[in-house]
Amino acid sequence: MSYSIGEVAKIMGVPTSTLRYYDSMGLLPEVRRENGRRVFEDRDFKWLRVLNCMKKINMPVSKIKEYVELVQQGDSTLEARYAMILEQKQNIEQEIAELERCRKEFEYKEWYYQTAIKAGTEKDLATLMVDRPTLDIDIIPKNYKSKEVE
Amino acid sequence: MSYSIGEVAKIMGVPTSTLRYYDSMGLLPEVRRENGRRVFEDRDFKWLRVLNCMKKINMPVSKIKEYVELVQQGDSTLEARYAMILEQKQNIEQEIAELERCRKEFEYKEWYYQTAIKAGTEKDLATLMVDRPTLDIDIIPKNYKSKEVE
DNA sequence: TCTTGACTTAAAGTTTACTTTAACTTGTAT
DNA sequence: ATACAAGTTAAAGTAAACTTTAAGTCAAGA
Repeated sequence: MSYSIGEVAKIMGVPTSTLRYYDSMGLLPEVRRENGRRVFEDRDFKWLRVLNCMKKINMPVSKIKEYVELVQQGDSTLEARYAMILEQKQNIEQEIAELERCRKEFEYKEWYYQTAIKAGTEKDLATLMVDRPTLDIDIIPKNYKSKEVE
Repeated sequence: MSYSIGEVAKIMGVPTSTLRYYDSMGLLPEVRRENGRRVFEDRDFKWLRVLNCMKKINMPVSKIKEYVELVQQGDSTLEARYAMILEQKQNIEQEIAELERCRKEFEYKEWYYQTAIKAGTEKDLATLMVDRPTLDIDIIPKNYKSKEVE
């Protein structure tokens, strides 16, 4: 099965201009041409899905391109690619951990506003420090080094 | 305890210019001045932590400013603020779910390269479709509507 | 007193990732 | 045949979030 750029754009939920941009940046080297038109295959969706993941963790286009170039060079770059993937996996896990902390923060806020709305005001809440979900994040990060230490 | 902009920058791990930028965008309305210098208090760290969370989910500065303005208006905006927090909480949960899917993708890639490196080549792997961790993501998203459907 | 470091501002510059435009080609339907 | 929809390119434009620059203020230490 093959697809035009417009079909791929619709399937992936992105404008065609984005796909052309990726292509122009060397991110879609496998896409062949027919009468000048780009022709996408099923396997290209696999790569687009990986590409999406790389974008999700804010991997810059330039770095994704590096990966693509390694792929192009074949088996001799397997280790280098493996290293990149491991690094990105770490990044994604760290990102998930940070987002989990943020989720806690918003859960606290949710409780805060529910309580404030019930009371009709947040005045009392500001000083009230009991009966609330635990917020196990320090106000000042633990890794902070004060001036006299350095 | 009060802090200069430089101290806050060091604690939060951002350049002072970023904090000045946030201030210029109206994101730090509580920070008072002494001889023209910004003076941060402990409570400002609480807000900076929330601000970080909002940034983490790519909430635009303009929308964070909206939230700040609601806070400034007091109790009459409690419901509106609660709604914003709920929306952001949803966003963050969706984002975590997407990142989990990406983590799976990278876990598959990890297995892929481990296997390829052992074999010395990825040639065979391309067609080999047994003995591999399940990748439960479709190549073409299920929600895709083909042309004749619309 | 003078220098130094940390602060201040407004304004211009930078980066990244697209998006838009303009001019053109091609395949399909009437 | 002709029009239309969808594709093509190179180049210019955009948006957001900072970052840098330039010119100045201020307090503290030598």
